[in-house]
Amino acid sequence: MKSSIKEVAHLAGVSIATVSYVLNGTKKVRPETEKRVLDSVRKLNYHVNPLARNLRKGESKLIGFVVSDFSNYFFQEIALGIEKQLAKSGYRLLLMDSKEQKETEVDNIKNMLAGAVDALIIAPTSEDSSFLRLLLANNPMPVVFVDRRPEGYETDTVLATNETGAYDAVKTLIDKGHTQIAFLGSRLDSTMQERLNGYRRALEESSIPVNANYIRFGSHESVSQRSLRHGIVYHHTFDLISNYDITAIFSANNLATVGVYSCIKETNLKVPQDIAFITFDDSFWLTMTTPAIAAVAQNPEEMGKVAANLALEKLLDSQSFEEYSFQEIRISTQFILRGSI
Amino acid sequence: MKSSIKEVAHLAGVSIATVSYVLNGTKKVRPETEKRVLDSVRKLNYHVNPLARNLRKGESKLIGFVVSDFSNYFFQEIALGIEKQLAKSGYRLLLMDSKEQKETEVDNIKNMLAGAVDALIIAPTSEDSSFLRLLLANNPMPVVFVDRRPEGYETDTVLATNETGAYDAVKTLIDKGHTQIAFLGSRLDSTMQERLNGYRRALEESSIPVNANYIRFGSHESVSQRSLRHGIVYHHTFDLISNYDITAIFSANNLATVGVYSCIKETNLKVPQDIAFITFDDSFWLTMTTPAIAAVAQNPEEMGKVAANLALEKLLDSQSFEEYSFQEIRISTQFILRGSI
DNA sequence: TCTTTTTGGTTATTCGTTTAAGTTAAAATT
DNA sequence: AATTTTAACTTAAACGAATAACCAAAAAGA
Repeated sequence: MKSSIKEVAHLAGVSIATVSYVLNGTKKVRPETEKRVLDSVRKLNYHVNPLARNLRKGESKLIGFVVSDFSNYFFQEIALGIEKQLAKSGYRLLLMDSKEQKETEVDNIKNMLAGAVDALIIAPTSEDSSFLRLLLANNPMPVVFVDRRPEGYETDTVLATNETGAYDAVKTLIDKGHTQIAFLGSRLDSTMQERLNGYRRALEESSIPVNANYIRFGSHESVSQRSLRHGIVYHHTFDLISNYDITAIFSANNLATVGVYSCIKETNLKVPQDIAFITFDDSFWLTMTTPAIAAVAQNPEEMGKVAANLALEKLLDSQSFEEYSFQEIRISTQFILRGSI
Repeated sequence: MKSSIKEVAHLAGVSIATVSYVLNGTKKVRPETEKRVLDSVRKLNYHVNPLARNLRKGESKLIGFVVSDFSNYFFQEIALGIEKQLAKSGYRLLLMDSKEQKETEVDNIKNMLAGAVDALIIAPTSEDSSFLRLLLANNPMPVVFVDRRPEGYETDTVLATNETGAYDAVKTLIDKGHTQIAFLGSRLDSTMQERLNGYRRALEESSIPVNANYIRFGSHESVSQRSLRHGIVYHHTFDLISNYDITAIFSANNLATVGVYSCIKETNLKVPQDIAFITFDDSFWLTMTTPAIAAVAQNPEEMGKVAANLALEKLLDSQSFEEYSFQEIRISTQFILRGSI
């Protein structure tokens, strides 16, 4: 069933080179000969073997995406964006999930580096990227980071405007008269730090003291959408609601939101009367709750697209230039007002 | 940077064959020689070129997944399951999204067939698989279908127990006293037909007449999680609520649920007092609504795992047997009682 | 001691392409 | 008519590994 170029050549009565030239249009061939070749191709149902082609050409037309937590819909949307963009350029997506585990991430990256991808997009499990620097050192492949910035490692990165987004959210709460605003995050990484900075700036600009008790994080270990429902964030929320005079909660990402909102629901607090609530990361389900939940929407699909573009761009550039400068691209967030504040 | 086996061999002072034998353990080598080779490997930071290896071995260690709609979280979970299972066996996932478009699906499948994957898992866009049969005819690659059965095409398929699941849901509604139960589906395909059969059986067993007006479907064209919120299903729901005496709605999949529930919310109907509501497909957000929404949970991750297993199994079998029998595996659904009924 | 077996390698072919470098006959130029 | 150019191919050498077939030296058996 799987026919090779050799058999096509034989059937058409030409050399394999001619078949290749016809198929790739890389050299002029007499129309008559071309027809014979094409007919043979059809008759044998021939398809090029990409392995052979890629081996020869030194490329695989494959882009790897090593994702920290593929069970999180935020990253699924990023993957969606990447796939969409790659498809347009004839590249394909090779996906590996690190399941928020560093060792798995290292394995995945090693696999990708050895594994014949032309470029690599990484949504890292943590900001500690010393091991990544080592791994990726003197590696000629374009590498793009998305969602989290690797510390001390110069490379292309696609991030949301975390600081501004958080600032917008908290500012809106303040404008509505809130001063006792809690910050709940799933865990403190570079991205979360930026959101915290936005939170701080909004408070400080309005001369509202920052209360360290109001700032809480979930575990630093592996977390998942599922386990968070009654996880550490849930308990922090419960503590804040029970023992502190907070009137509003800013949940700094979708993982935290699951914990925070589960708690708010179960304690039967009225939103926004008893407690105002706003979250980073939008999703369709935020309109299904009563009331609907206000959000700072990231655009993960766009982030994926941009990351893919960046990777492809570097791929083309790398032919001509050896050294290139690294970009940090920010995808802007969008404030979405809903009934929860 | 990218060193080949040749350079390793040269540095170690042996032939490339020896290097290969050491690396694969395919032949006995003197410990002393082995050490020299391994040292050279380390020194040159050598990694096998999978393209070359695969070309030679005639395999790619890649499994393709052509998914009908990757923006739907149901399929994202399937992908998750597939990836998990493949990772265990040293295979990797190549993902292509058909975006519910037949032409894209055909392109994707062609790409995969030509594209050096060892097996193919397909979540088809529609049940009309005549073109698939053609495409996959006399193709030696294992092909597994998931979520939808291709009509008139014999191959391995992984499906949920759709009939029973729907039956359970509707039976529960009947037991609660409902007789005017609507069936809302996103569109009528083989899977939806099975669910409709379950709905019918439950009604018939309780001698409740099946009212054709109560059975509605969304568009047959491409639909997405997003566009459905105010799409055709929404309008069907509105019509049913306004002009018919229904007391309960069974939403037959997650896409329909978005439309149905959006409508219920916006018309300010009390659930379950005014209208009881239950849906096929579970998701964490169903517990975030007020009240929480009862569901017939599929296990998409498990479906993905099983599909991956099936593909890998056939892959190994195909070495020894030329002809094998096709399996249809059903993953059982689970009824989850929540406040909406 | 002479033959046989085992050990530890090497050589050479193959996988299916692409492509640089040749080749030959026809067309164009002088 | 002799020479150069062009068109249309073909030949052969990669790409990087795996592996069957071969070989020399050492070990074992007789």
